[in-house]
Amino acid sequence: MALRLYNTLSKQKELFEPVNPGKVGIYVCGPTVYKDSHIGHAVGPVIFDALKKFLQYKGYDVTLVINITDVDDKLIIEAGNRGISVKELAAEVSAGYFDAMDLLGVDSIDHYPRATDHITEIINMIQQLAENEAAYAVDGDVYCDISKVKDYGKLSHRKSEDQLEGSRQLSGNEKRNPADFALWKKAQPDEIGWDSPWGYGRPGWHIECSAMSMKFLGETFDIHGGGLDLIFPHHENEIAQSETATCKPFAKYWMHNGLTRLKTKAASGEWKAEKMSKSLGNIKTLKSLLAEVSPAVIRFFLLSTHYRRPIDFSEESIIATQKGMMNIYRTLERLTRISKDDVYSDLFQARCFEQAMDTDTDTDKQLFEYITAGQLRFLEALDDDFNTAGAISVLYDLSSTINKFIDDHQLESAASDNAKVLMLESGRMISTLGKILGLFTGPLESNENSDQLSAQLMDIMIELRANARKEKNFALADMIRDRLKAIDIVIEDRPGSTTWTKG
RNA sequence: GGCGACGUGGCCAAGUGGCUAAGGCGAUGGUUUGCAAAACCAUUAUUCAUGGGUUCGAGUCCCAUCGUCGCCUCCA
Repeated sequence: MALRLYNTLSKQKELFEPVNPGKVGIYVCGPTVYKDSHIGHAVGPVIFDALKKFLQYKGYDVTLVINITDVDDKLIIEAGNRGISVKELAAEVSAGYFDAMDLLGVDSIDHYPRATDHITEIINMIQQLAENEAAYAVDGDVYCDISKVKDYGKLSHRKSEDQLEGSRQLSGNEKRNPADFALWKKAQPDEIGWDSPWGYGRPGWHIECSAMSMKFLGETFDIHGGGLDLIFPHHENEIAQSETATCKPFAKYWMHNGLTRLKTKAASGEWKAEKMSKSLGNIKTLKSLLAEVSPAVIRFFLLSTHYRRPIDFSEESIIATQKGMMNIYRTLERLTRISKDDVYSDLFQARCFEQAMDTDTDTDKQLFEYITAGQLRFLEALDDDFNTAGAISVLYDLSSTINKFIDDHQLESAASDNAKVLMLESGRMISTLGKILGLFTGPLESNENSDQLSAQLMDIMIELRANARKEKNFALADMIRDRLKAIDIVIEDRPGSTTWTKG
């Protein structure tokens, strides 16, 4: 099985072959930390964290880097407005970002480099560009001369001369070419800045990504990712300055995720979806969302759409996703309940799974075949341009197949036998596959029964209700159930037992 | 004005040349249940924005039209 990825450079799916066999370097553009992050900022990290896990599953040694841009005009303005330093602002906003990443299960990032920690590398790179005669200084500012850049526009597939009409007039008229971009910006003495060969100033927008990606991943590396909106000018300029500085190819594969849109209902009743962006102000911050919805649901939601498509965010779709995801969790918990074993632990070796087939009845064989075919379908979907949506649909299939198996064999009430082992191993296939994407890694916290006192009280309630049912006092039994439901506790009667969940 | 993406059932969403168009949410009926819940079963797109074309064959390729969104300016 071979992974194919869509490469923005070639506009088609390409066979993935790392620059150095067995090793993969991934760089993803992270946030500019001047305001709280919104849901869109979670898309890249979640996708590339999942991609890294998948590549690791395939045996690659993966290094994943996400940068933090902590100095730029917007930070300076925002910090000024709030009367704090740029450093303080960046520290505050990035702390919130890291918290969110943590909650979302984005745990595979090897480095979160900050631009301000790499001023030396940035200055060195600008000097390299100057030596190659692709950079020029004008009164303390330094620009990249795109006329010296080979193949400028190869990523965004556009010619700069076509762009002028209808676009906003660019300010810096001291530039030789309107499309030249700043590598270094002159700063006022009271602003944040660093000394450089061109005077006191700060880095331009694109240069930090070039400098930092090369530092951690080498001059040529495998995958560069980010949102679609970064293709031009950010990534185009990264390529321009990087390749002109090193005279070597920069990133081999460019992966761009679709943008998150906020779906809202207008007064007229029409649905409307708009890109979520800090400048438009139609933001749902990660912080507020994570307070309302389980982070596991958000991760599942983001991976339920193919990464290149836009995600229309609405409360309805989150709720629908949550319900679907809970169905799978419910199956996994059902297996735990029946088997009294850990369904989230790793799948036994394939041989073990096959041993469960010893009885070799038809339905057992069918389940076994369906589960192993599902594994293949799951992995094939991911191999096809990392189609997480297709892969996740397999988990639903496996879940309902296992439920059907349990019903057919009446495993809920039957004594332990071979079928239960097969059932448990099948469930482990769901969590094993899920884990490749960072999903279904363990029981949902909300399903952990709260404190000990509540658990003991609930035991009493359930016992009282069981007695009432035994005496056919259904009015009392139903009253207990209804009253509990009113405080969000759901009672479910099963063969031989009654369970409760706080919902 | 230039460049690009997208338009699949009530909603979300896979599928990009070939059996009867995945899957989820929702809905309806059924099995089960004391009644529920959960689970399972059945039904829910003769059709993939529209109109042409290529092909033995198209949701899938080409052209046009309409619509939505994005980039060209800070943006994940």
